[in-house]
Amino acid sequence: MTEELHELLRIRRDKLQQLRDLGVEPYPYSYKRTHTAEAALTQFTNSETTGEGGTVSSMTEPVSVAGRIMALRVMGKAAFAHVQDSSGRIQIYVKLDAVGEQNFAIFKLLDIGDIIGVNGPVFRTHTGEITVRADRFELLAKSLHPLPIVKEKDGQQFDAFTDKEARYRQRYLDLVVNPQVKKVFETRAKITQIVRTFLGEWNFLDVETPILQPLYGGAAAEPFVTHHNVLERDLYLRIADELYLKRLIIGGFDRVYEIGKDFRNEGMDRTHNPEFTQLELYAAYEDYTFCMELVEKLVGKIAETLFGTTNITYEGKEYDLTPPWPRYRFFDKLQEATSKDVRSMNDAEIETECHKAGLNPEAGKVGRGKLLDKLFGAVVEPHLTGPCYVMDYPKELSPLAKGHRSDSGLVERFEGFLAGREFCNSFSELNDPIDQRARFEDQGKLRSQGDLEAQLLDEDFLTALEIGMPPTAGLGIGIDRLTMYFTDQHSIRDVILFPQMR
RNA sequence: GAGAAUGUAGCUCAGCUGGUAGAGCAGCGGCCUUUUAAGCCGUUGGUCGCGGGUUCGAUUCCCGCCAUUCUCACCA
Repeated sequence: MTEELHELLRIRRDKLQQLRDLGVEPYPYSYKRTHTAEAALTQFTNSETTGEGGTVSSMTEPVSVAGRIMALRVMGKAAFAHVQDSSGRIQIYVKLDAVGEQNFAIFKLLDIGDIIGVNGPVFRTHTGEITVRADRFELLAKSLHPLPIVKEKDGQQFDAFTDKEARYRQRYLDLVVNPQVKKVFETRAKITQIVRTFLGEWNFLDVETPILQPLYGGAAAEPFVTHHNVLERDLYLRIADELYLKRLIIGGFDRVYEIGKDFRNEGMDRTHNPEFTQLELYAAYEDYTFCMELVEKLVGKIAETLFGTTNITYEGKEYDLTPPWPRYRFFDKLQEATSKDVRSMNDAEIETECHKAGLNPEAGKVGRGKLLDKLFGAVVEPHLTGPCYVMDYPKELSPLAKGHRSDSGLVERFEGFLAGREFCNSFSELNDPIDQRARFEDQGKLRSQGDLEAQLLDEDFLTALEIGMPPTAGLGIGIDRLTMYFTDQHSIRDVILFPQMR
């Protein structure tokens, strides 16, 4: 410590020393808890009986609770505090004649933010709050930083910790101080749990594929590049799992899924973080209609498990997730929105439509597929509010999707939309190796025209396809976006514990 | 990438038309053995994002930079 410490920090370090001088070890090894805050509260409530002489508790056994001091009210010879653990908060009451003079002096050296264990019987105070009366308490970790204090009365918050930058950068403080934030991440964990259970029941195998890849593929995006020193070559952080999961289908696993991070070297905004979590799954002997059924059932299941209903509220609007969801065709929707037969237009005409929609696609730089996609994004997507599917996309957009069985210009692909935003993507997977090679070659042409997101030719993947892949349905779901819906969060940063910051 | 807004104490914020800063909470000291936004009395704490400029004098006006937030664009 060469620098002078800030006053508030200095005071805490002084207290730390004083505690040590009093023989208190501020960082002991463990603490035996008997109850969480929540368990102590409910057990006490359940033990209360109303009889002669008013309400009586039959809970006489002392409890041990532990957590962080979040509020502290010290009086001359007694003190109240609120202790917070992962289940919630419980009040504790420390009084001089119960703990003794020495211990009370020690208690006075404690601060908001310190972690303590408290042992004693539970009772109700005059004001009615269920409280642990401390026979003993133990410092479990001294906190050396002041905590942003959030006080609350009648649901109104005071001195909230609201600075978004500070909350994201110091998520640990955010979590300590803002209980709603913790809830979001608990819900997120429940969602992935439900997904795994659901997919397990559907006989999907949970697998892991490489994040460090010698060649990236499976999506249209720019990658992050890194370098392996010993191999002396560049590696890429995956932008998708697709090509590896398909190799597993070829290998003979009939149904596989992976929930993992993808990385895309692109812009960030409220729906994009450079690293994000995707669920990808592949099912042999199925086509994209299988995935449509799967998605609506899975999403409905999540809603039911979380809320007991398939109606959810997102950003003030209600959505009914009950399956089945309406299915719209890509070009039907475009025609509806523009009142024109977009499909029979040439590239220049589509570009004109884009300009009308306020878009400026770079002429010649992007192919027909991208033009259509941009136009769709501008004129159709915002209106796709309720849960629905858009299906049968133009071939140019989807180099890994199988051609449509009854319309050669299209592929069997769908995207799922909710609240005007895409959250999943699926197709009947292309398993004709010769067609796949041709598609990669088309991508190569786009790439040489300057489309950095066009996909690379993966020779080994083509070899795998040549070995033979059964007809297969594939699906990707953005777990972050899904979580946004179910936690009613407006920004992806609010569903990622440590979002990317500049 | 563009636009708008913001950056003052640990947290949340005031600071009008320029005179080197305030509040509440937290902290510190005192009183207080059922408080709960505890209370009462006292009190500490700030290179006012950074760098220039104008001015006798800048937190305040001007320019630049940095960062953040929001919106738009980009992004399957």
